[in-house]
Amino acid sequence: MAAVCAQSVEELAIEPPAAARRLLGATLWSGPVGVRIVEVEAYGGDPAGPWPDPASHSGRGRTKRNDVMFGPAGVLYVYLSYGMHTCINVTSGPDGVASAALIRSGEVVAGLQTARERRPSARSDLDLARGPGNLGSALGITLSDYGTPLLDPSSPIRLELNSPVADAAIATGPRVGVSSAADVPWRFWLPDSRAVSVYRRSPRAPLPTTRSA
DNA sequence: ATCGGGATTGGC
DNA sequence: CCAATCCCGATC
Repeated sequence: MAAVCAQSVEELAIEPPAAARRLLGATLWSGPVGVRIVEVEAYGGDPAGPWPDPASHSGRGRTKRNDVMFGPAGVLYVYLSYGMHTCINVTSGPDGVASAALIRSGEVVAGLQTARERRPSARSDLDLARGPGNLGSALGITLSDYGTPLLDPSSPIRLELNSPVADAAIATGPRVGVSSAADVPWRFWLPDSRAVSVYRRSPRAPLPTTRSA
């Protein structure tokens, strides 16, 4: 049993973009609701670490909020966005190094009825877990779920890794809404899914870099 | 103790 | 385009 968990942790104890890609196609479970992950973003850590990332919540060092990002991989990092939305991350990288993947969008593959009850304003089933705030709602996640081990079979919130998706089947682009490092292409999604959210650049971000010589 | 900014969303 | 809403990090 412990060997199975350890093996899964190993799969996510890697650099942020690789870990984020690995999460595509995985299923996130919360009670009866299962969501197939179709859109993710990679986030690194502080300047002293191997993956400095000013856009990351851990980009300026360890705090109470980002503490779990510095721990082992496969743990739930939840934060409150704009005072009302709970957004979900899966921690990545080796223990002691900060990084995580924001789960941006997914398709509800189980527990449709419960998901609909949790997201009464959703106009279609495709919108149930589209966008990080909506995905958090569909799964019924709250701040009290912070630090939940996702690879523990007895956990109320579980991550079920499936076969890795080939890189050729993954689309890449800048992360949504970040005001710094706005051109770093650390957003990954499955282009065949209609549940992927729309890209929006932060109004506070500097103008996009062009590749003109 | 207080101040201000968001890894967003949905409605106008 | 813009308000809603509140936790948390930074600063005094």
